Amino acid sequence: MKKPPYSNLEDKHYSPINIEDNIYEYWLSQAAFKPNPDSDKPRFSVVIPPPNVTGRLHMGHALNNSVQDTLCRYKRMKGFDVLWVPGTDHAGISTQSVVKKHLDAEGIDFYSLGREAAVNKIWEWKNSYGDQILGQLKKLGCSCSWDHVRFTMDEGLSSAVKVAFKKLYDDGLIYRGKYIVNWCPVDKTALSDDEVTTKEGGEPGFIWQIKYKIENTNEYLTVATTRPETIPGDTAIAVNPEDPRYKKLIGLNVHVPLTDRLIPIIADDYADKEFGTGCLKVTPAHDPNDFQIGVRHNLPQINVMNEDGTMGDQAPAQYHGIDRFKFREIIVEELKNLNLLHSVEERMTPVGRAQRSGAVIEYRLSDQWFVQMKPLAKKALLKLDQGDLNIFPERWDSVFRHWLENTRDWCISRQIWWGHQIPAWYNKTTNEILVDIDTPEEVKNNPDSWVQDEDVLDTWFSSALWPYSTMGWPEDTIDLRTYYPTSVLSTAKDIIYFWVARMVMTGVNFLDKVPFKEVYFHPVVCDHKGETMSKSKGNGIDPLHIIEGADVVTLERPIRDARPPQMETMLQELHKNYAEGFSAVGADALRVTLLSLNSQSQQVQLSLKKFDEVGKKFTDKLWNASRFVLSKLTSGETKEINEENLSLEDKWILGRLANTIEGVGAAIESYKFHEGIACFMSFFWDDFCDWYLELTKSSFKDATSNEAILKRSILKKIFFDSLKILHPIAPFITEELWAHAGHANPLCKEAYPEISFKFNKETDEQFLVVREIVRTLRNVRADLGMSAHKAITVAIKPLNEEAKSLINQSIESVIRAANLISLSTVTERPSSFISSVMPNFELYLDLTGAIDINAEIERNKKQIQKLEKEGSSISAKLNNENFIKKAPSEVIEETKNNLLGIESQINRINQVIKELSS
RNA sequence: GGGCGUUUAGCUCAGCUGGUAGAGCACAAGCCUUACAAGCUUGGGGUCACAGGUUCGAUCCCUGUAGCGCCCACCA
Repeated sequence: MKKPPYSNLEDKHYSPINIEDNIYEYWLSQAAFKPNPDSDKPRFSVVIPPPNVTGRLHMGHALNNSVQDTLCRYKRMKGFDVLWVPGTDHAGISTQSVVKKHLDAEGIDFYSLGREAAVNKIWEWKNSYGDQILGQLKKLGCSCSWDHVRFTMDEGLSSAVKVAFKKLYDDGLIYRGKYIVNWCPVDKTALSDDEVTTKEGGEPGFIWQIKYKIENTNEYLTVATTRPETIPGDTAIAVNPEDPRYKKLIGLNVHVPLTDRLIPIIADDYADKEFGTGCLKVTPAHDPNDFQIGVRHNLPQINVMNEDGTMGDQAPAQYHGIDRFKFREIIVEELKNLNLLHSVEERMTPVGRAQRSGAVIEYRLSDQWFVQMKPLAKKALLKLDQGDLNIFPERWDSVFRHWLENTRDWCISRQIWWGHQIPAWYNKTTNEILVDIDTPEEVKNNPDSWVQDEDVLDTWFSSALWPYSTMGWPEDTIDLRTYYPTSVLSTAKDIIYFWVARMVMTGVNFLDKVPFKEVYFHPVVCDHKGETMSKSKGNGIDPLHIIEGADVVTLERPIRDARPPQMETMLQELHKNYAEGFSAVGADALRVTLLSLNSQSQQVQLSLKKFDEVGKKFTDKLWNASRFVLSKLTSGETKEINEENLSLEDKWILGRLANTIEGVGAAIESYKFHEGIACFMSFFWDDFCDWYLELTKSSFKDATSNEAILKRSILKKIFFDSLKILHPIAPFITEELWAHAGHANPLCKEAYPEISFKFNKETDEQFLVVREIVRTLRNVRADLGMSAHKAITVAIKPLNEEAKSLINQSIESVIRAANLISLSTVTERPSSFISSVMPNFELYLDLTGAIDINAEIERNKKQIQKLEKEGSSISAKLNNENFIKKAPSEVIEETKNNLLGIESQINRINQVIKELSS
């Protein structure tokens, strides 16, 4: 294959098109991402949070995988043997419903296919579309080990699931039982507590007060409910035993409306005297709390609904098959007619919804499998107490622990077909249960008497094993021995319970080790209004549109698909800003933008504009600076840099380089990506491009001079080191530029730079003074409306020895940077020159004929005003007795010096004004 | 109801262990200067949400209030 570079240096702008894909192929051809278990390097390993097979890369993935790739590339350059395991998750319910939808569209009924055929259909789907997202990860630049691709339903991982299930079952940590569970009537399956969401403050609804006639009396008991459709399932009325209103009624019966059943009035503490009427209808088969009351009082459990949320055969016959919400309306109407409806009141009521389908969940009594969590959580907490897991940002640590300390049993069986079928067999006659990894002998010998559990396991059950199942567990593989536990897990915090906590628990349980040493929770990706990006809101930005560009019709698509209420406004806004579409900025710009916004806060706000403003701008700047540097590098020879020959600005920029090498590395290691990027940008853009490059330009007039050779050598060092520093963050463009510089070997295999010239604070401060002199000169000219192109003559008076020596070694730099004819040191102001006052200098500019005296006086007065404001607050501080008494002496000293400096400047400016006026 | 986060320039956000605030964008003025006008130079702009407290000194620490966001629990 053709090696890089793939671009033309003549181009004035960086174009990622045609570069990135080629570079990625190049990396693969160099086996750049292959781990080597035999090496003696230290290890760094990461498992990817496996995206859903049905998934398409979204901004959250882009952010998270940019983070992981930056970490992996950095560690590789730092001399680690790196394994990054990629893969996908079978995502049970969501994949099954996606495929079902597609089959529906083709006119094929999913359920009538039967289990085997339906599952085959999903496999077909998986095999043709399942790897798309992995290709998209490559677009991002992810340096995964592609020999390690795993899928949660691979043979190996499936066997790990069965082994885990059996071990937990044998240890008594998995049990089966008839309990009330969250039920999704759309997907017709049980859900774990974590898969149910409730809206803050509830949803609009009603509270009905309904009269139950007390047996053998003409009296009624009024009961409040938000769910009258469950009335046919009532098996008791509970009142608080201490409630004087109802004490005497305990033990009597009431009539269940619309039926001829009688149910008892019972006493239970759960009934709150203060709430509602104080009477609670108890429906054990349709409410978790009622279920508990039912257990305490041995009440019958009457399930009145079918799997799909229609009324079942335990409800009165005429209502069978009617939807629960329709029945709610009917029963209210009936009650009204029977004069049993006491009152109706509008009210926000808590409503649980299934995360996937959005349907209002039902509570359903059914046989399910559960994992007993407390013992697992306890073991995990012990490891946490030993400090075996570091969480970043730290604040999530307590959230994590709190969940582990309060976790409840986990319902793991799902009534769907796509997933790991539960390895349990039931004897049809004796109801004996066998759990095993493979079909047990008894079953094989007598297949007609046994039946395997129809259910599959919750997707998160296999995800919980991911860090080690991907490495071959339960076999004792070399990967497992070498790379487990992994170094870091980077993930979104919304799956902290679903996934992170469960991996920790199973990892500790099966391997006695927390599966990762560190967890990093990245921020949530939001739109420019601060709303989380989601498909249903249509406010998502597709990372591929950023990388590859998109026309406006393509950009519209997510909005049109979602049809949100503000669709028109959103479309208008899009057209206003991107009528021509969004032009490709490439993966590097995407990564730089995302990581530069990635602070320790909980969210990042994104808009299309941001990618142009931050990433695109930056890659363009890097491209152009590189073009310039490369043109200088090819203009002659270089040599070893000898510290003795260096000028102030050389020492300054090399010191700043050292700071950047260190700063970016430290930022990456502490997951402060925005800090790393800010550090690099200010070095590269401000220090290197705006100051150092500008200063060196004139050194290349004679390309063979010693001066040119020295500057070229320094440019080379800074340029090459910069590419290396930036490579983990922006891998493509740096690799491309590295190739343009003539390197035969890939940048990604280079070592992260070592510091060869140390940062020196004194040098740094000295150069800052030079910058300040230049800035002052530019400022005076700009203020007086003088062209920056007209070279002028300047004299400078240093006010002390230190200043004198500083200016003597910087005269040339100031002349170049400020475009001067000459700069001479003097002890008096040359007549006709105008003055500008600095803390340790006075500058005299020859602006003969070009100045307006009054404007000049104004300029100086303005400067005095500023200084006086500053001075007055400082002197107020010094006049405070307590400050003098209690503040540390060095602070007092510094403050005094500040004031003296300011006062002296003011005096000198006043002098200038006086001279101007005369 | 419990917990967490957040409030800093017009906008988006930095600000590490307390010593009177920074960047990018936007805005204004000037510049096609030996890479970059998608650029460069210079400038204007802030009671650091509010009220108390600790301190010589608070954007920073403590308490409270309010707005915004998130998580957990859930009273029929």
